[in-house]
Formats: sequence, C-alpha cells, structure tokens
Amino acid sequence: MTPQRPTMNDVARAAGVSLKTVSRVVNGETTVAPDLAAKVRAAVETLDYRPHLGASMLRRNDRRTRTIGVLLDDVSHPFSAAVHRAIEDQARARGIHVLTGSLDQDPARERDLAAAFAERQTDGLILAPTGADLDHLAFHVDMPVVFVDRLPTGATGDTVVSTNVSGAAGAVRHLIARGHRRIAYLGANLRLSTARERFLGYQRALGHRAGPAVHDLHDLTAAERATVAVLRGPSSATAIFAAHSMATIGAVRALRHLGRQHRIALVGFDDFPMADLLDPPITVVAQDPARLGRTAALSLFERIEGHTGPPREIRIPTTLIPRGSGEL
Amino acid sequence: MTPQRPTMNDVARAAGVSLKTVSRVVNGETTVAPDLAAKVRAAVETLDYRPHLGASMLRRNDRRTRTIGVLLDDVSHPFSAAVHRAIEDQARARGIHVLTGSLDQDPARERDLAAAFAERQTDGLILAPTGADLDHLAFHVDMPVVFVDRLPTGATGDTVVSTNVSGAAGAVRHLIARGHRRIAYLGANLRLSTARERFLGYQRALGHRAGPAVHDLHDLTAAERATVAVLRGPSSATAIFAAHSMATIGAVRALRHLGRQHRIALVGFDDFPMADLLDPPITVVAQDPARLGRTAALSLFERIEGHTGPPREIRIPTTLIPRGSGEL
DNA sequence: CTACTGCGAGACAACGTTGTCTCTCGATTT
DNA sequence: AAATCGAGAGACAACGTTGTCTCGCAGTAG
Repeated sequence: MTPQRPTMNDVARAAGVSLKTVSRVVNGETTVAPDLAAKVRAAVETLDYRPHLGASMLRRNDRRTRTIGVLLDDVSHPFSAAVHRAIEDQARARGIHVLTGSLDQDPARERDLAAAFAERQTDGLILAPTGADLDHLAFHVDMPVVFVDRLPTGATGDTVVSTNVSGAAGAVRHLIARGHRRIAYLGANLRLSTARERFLGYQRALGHRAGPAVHDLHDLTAAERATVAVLRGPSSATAIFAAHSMATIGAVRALRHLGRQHRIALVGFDDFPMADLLDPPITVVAQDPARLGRTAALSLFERIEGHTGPPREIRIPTTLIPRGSGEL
Repeated sequence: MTPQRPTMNDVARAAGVSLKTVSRVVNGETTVAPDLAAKVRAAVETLDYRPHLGASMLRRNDRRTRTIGVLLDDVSHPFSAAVHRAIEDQARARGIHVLTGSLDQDPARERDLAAAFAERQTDGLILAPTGADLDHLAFHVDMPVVFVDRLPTGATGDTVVSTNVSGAAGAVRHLIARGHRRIAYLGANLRLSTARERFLGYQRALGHRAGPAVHDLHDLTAAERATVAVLRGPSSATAIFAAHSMATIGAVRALRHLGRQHRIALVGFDDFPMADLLDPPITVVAQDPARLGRTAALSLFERIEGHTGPPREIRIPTTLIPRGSGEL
C-alpha cells in the first residue's frame, strides 16, 4: 500500500553488497573498496535512501539525538523569541535541532514538557523556569539542563541571567539623579527571580524612601490600572520604574490616556520594539536577549560535550538607554 | 559508569512479570489482571521508568513520532512568532511536539531543514516557503506538508495565506478615497508570493495611475532610503503603501526623520506592536497570524489523520485598521 | 611451499520496544 | 464428566541500524 521508504537492506540488494557495507559507506568509514563504495552511493541516490535516525540512535553507542529542547515563557513574546532565535543559531552551527515549548508560567506545563522532552531523548534542555520547585528535574530528566533568564529553585545547573539588581538600581538612580523622590514600582509576581531581583535593586537604590509598589502584574490592563493607582495614591509618585516590558507598555498607555506622559517620568526594564519612536521616547534598561540565548546555548553544548564542574551563574550586563521618558 | 535509564526488562524483573506484561500495562491495554498491573505500576514508579520513544516508534505499526516540524522565516519576527505560537497551542492540545527552524528566506536552509526533519520522522511539516522551487519536497519528504503565509512553487499541498490582493487593494483604495493620487509602493522581493499579490492589489486599485514602486526591501535602512527616494522622485508621492511591516517601520522612521509624518499618508500591510501609540498612529491592514497558524495546524493534523483530497487553498481575511496615518 | 599478517567484507547479535503466536488454566457447555 | 472456550500471560520474532566477530584472500616472510 503505502510506499515504504527504502532501508539499508534495499540499498544493499540494489548495490549487490552486504547490509553492513552500506552502513559503512553511509557512516563514512574508510575501509570500503572504492568501487563498492561507488556502487553503494549510486544505489543510495537512485533509491533516495535516508537513514532511519531512530533505529540508528537505538543501536549507536553515543546515543545522541542531536536535538535539544527549549522551554521559554512564550515564544511569541519578543524577549523569548529573541532568546529562541539566538539558541537556534548556535544549534544550527552544530547541526542540532530544536524542540520548543511555551510555558506561560505554568509549573505543570514545565514539568510535563521537560518530562516529554526527556522521553524523546533530547540531548539537553534550556529552560526559563516558571519559579516553581524543580526537584522533579533531578528525578525525571537525565540530561544537562541550562537555565536562562530566571534562576531555578530546587535544582542546580548553569544559569544565564541579566544583571537584574544592578540594572534596576541603575534605572532608579537615573530617576533620582533627575530629582525624583517618589518613584513607584510596577512588577511581576515575586515568585519569579527576575521580579525579586529587580525589586531588590529598586529598594537598594531608594533605601528607606521606597515608594508604592504593585506586584503580580502580567497583562496590559492590570499594568494600566496599577499605573493609575500609584499616581492617584497618597504618595502620588512623580516617576515610575516598570520592571518588565508588559508593565512598561501598560504604563505608557495609561500615562498617554491620562495625558501625563510628559509629566511623569518612566523607565522600563527590558527594551521593546518602537520604544524610540513613541512620544516621549521611552527610556529603558535594555537586556541582551540574543546574548542570553547564545550564552545559554554555548553552556549547554559544553555540558553535552561532557564538560563537568560546578554549576556556573553567568550574568549578562544590561544597558541604560536614555531616550526621554526618564529625563523629565 | 553512567547510570543507565531502566528498560522494560528491568521493570519486568522488579515486578516479577514478563517484559510483555509491562509493555501491556504501559500501553494501557486492559487484558492484564489488576494485581499484576498494580505491581508493574509500582515498579515503574520506583525505578522511574520512562519508555524509549525511539524504540517504540521503531516497532509500532503506525510509526508516529507525535512531532511536527515548523519552518518559518524567522522565529524572532513578531509575525512568525505569532504563527509559531498558534501552531504550538494546537499541537499541545493533541500532545504533539514541535521542531522549529528559521529559514531567513534561504532556499538552501529550507531544503536542508525539510530533509533533516524528514529524517527525524516528523509526522508532518508546516512551511513558509522561501519562494524557491520546492520540487525536492516531493522526492525527499514523505509526509504531509502544509504551506503557510506564502504560496509554494513547484509543490502542492494545503496552503493557508492572507487575502493579500484584496487587503492591499483595500489599503490603496482607502488612500484614494482620501484624495491621494500619487501613491508609492514599498515591498519585498517579488519572488515571494506575498509581495507579488500585494503589489498586484496595489496595481489593481490604481489602474494605470500606479506610482513609483520599490521592491527587494528587507531591512530597515533599505526601507528608509526607499521612502526618501519615492518622496524626492519626479512623481513626488503624497502617500505610501508599505507592503510588509519592515517596510512600514522603515517608512515611519524616514518620515519622522524628514519631519513629514503628518504630511505624507502611510498605510502598512501587517500590524506591528505599538503601531497605535505612534504619532500619528499607523493605519494598517492587519493580518491574523494566530488564525493563520491555527488553521495551518488544523489542516496538517487532518492530513496526518489520513484525510485525503485535493490540496486546499485557504484565505484568511485581513482587516483595515484606520488609526490616523492613512487619513491625512 | 608453508606460515603469518593485514585488510576488506560479510555474518550475527544486539539496542528497547511491540505484534503475533502459543500455552495454561479455570469456567462454561453438553 | 468430557469437551470447549476464553482470557490472561509469556515466548519469540521483528523493526532498521551499528558493534563485534570471523572469514577469505592477497601479499610477505621464512
């Protein structure tokens, strides 16, 4: 019925040699007489033979699938997408393929997808942890894991993250230098290490003068509401530090809506598209998602190649980009 | 040395049953006595046994890897990322995993990655064609392929694309209705079906009055330069139709730089982040990338399930979103 | 002219799982 | 009470490939 793909046996028959000889030619072994090798290659060509990676994997000693898994928060978010792309580029250079998944901060999905990738025998995993306990990894996932963007809880491994504390502190000091004293904080759930670290940087920069803070902001409308709240509140902030891009964009929208975009200073953590074309252009602490991804990939490939040694924590520097909104 | 993962044999020994009984329990067959099944499940638990998908795949009759390949232009581009995410969501609902790759409009990469995915026995492929001849697909890729965003050349299959001609024509008519007569076109290489179709829509709407057109625009700076050129040229356009988001953003930047963003009308094809927050807000013909991805995924899964029948071409409608820049 | 060496090539087992066949044993039918 | 049946469980082969072993043969040494 269905025309089956040819196997090594078919090639062997067509070339008039033994199956094993075909295997040798396909694997580039040099111990085959040139004329036989030529016949085999011809047969491979005409039959359009392609090795069955599953079977080969099963028998081979090294057991490599040349595939890695990448689990990020949301592959359609610009930050995750940039990390993803950088990983893909590193993988491609090595002929390695990439299985992807979006976690949407859901620990169950994190657990399930990590386990599923392990079952599929991926050679390694790059994970942006949701913040939940990862003790299941040690049990179920027997491959190198590198964490990116967020610190893991309940597991150890190489970790590549931004300089969140100093980046956030720098942003806030930038506002302080402009004379602001009542600076509000908008950020995500503190379960996430990024939120914790950025909030810490905010607090360090302000000392006892820390202003109103709203956490747990994930979608745009929540961020917009929170912006209105911190401006209306008793402390009536004159400046806002938004600790992730969704919060920043929410703040931009709310300020615009209130007509106060030129009166309230705003610095966001994580750059976003078009930030420089808005009015005012938005000052941000830019992360380097491509470098995060690239570095994580390099770490992972080192581990896959057998590098051992204690887990490394690599910090990728952030850059303050003053554009106008933070200089009011 | 390396602690090997347990196999079915290990589980069988631990549970005191035969290997085949373990296989039956793992695969949820009902012909196993409850007490034996319980023993097996306990052993699976304590040994943390996970089936070897490669081996199972090799022997099974249906030969499904429950993995599909997705090849898009650039997973970090917002449009591709949204398509990707929609596909992933459909796949997840079916417990299917996704291998991704970015093609960057490179036919060689398209060919290599398609072949590599075929070797990996993916169950199907969703492809945004680069525009090059795809006759190699029929030869080397024996799985269902669904095309998304762009029409294939040299291959057939279900195809899910936007209503490019009518969308572009609508954009241009919108400008004509505002009194514009000299409307420039900025677009990508006409090798891409999207560029061809959008240019066709532009020409249809304008008839013999078509204005200056610049093709082959891919990066921002080229689009900026082209914008300056069509404004300075002999026909001195009063409006611009930008046929993809990179061209639109380039035009926005150039107009801003020239200080003419409130004098020259602009409509872009494909929405982009923050378009509504710019000054002026940018009028666009919005595509529905999520629906494109979802529809492509549904088509592919139907084909994987065995649906036969002639290739379908599905058009996803576009929506004109007037925001200001096109109403000057 | 026999014995040894080395290399090319095939035979065979094995990887971890599932499909098929067979066997046992208790229950039902006549 | 003998024959039949069915369900549960194991033995065995097979999936497509690679690792290992062996064999044959040409070339060389004694």
